[in-house]
Amino acid sequence: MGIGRHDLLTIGQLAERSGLATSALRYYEKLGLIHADRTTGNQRRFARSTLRRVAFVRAAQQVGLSLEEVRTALDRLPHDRAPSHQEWNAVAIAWQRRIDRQIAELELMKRKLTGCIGCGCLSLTRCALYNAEDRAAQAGPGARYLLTRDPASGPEPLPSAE
Amino acid sequence: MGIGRHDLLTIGQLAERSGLATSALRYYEKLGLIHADRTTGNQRRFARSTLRRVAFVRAAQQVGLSLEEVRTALDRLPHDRAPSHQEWNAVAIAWQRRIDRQIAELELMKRKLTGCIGCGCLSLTRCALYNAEDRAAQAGPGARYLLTRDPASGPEPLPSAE
DNA sequence: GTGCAACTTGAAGTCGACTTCAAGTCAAGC
DNA sequence: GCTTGACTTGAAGTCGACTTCAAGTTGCAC
Repeated sequence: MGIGRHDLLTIGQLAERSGLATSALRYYEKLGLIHADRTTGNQRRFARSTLRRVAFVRAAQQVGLSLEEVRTALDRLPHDRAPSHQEWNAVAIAWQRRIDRQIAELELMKRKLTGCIGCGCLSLTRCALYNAEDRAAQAGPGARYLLTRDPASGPEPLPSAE
Repeated sequence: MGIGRHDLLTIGQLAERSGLATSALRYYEKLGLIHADRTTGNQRRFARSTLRRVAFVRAAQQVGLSLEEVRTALDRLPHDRAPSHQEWNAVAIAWQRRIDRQIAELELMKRKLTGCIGCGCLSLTRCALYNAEDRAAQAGPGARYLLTRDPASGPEPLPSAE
């Protein structure tokens, strides 16, 4: 089980195995999300571990991160070899926290909607969904935290029949 | 409590109360997401119920819908008056299902990651995160369902120590 | 050693979701 | 009735995340 040339992937192979276009991979490389060594003829050769990084990038985008944010997150991992168990765990755990936050946000949104369904949502003065936005405006121009918890006030009371 | 001119909002008022820029609201109107009547002098006047629609649009974007998708969803609501309880409920419930799907997807992603942390994730042949992507590639070029359940196979087994 | 698919680069194009600009019109308080 | 801030339009600009293009180079199977 020596280290043969199968340990390095051409950009075409990486594209095929990751499901991404080669143009996207070149773009990711330019952004510093992935790294490639070069052959003497200047062609890219990717380490196999790049597949994991790419999977990570796609997953992160799914959760709503920009590529810039992903880059920051991935900076904790070595760019040219497989990460150690420890390195990977650190990133994975941070990552789980991010997912948890996202889930919490969605659940908050859902709860608000549940309140709207059950209660007099049609009354504009009581609809939590509506009010969430309306209060956002009070916070000043450009306030755009949407249905997120209002940073300026404690946890929101659930909307209820009254 | 008669119907006075306070029942209509100028674009500036709508912007202030929704937290969006007037340019965004004009853009939404162009896309058919919201509707405005016009004064004799051609200025927009929005019904108060537009605030709810706008809140909805922002919430939908948060969950990852494009404005085009939002438009389709909102087409079930009347554009120029407050929706009836029934109309609103129908949309809200469909909406909750969408949120549930999104949450389920995130939880799947998290479970995969949990497996990665506990197990030999560094083995490329066993990492669920990695394999999810890799299998996507097998499905043909352009397959991009990311960490979603593979449509071609049943529910995925959880990654485990073995 | 040659042929051809796969690679290289930089520049330009695209798409969604807006924002900014310019030049002009409206509404309402004094 | 005038002033001034809020409004109107269409066109162009921006940003992130890519894709497409053109023109040239490399790697490898035969």
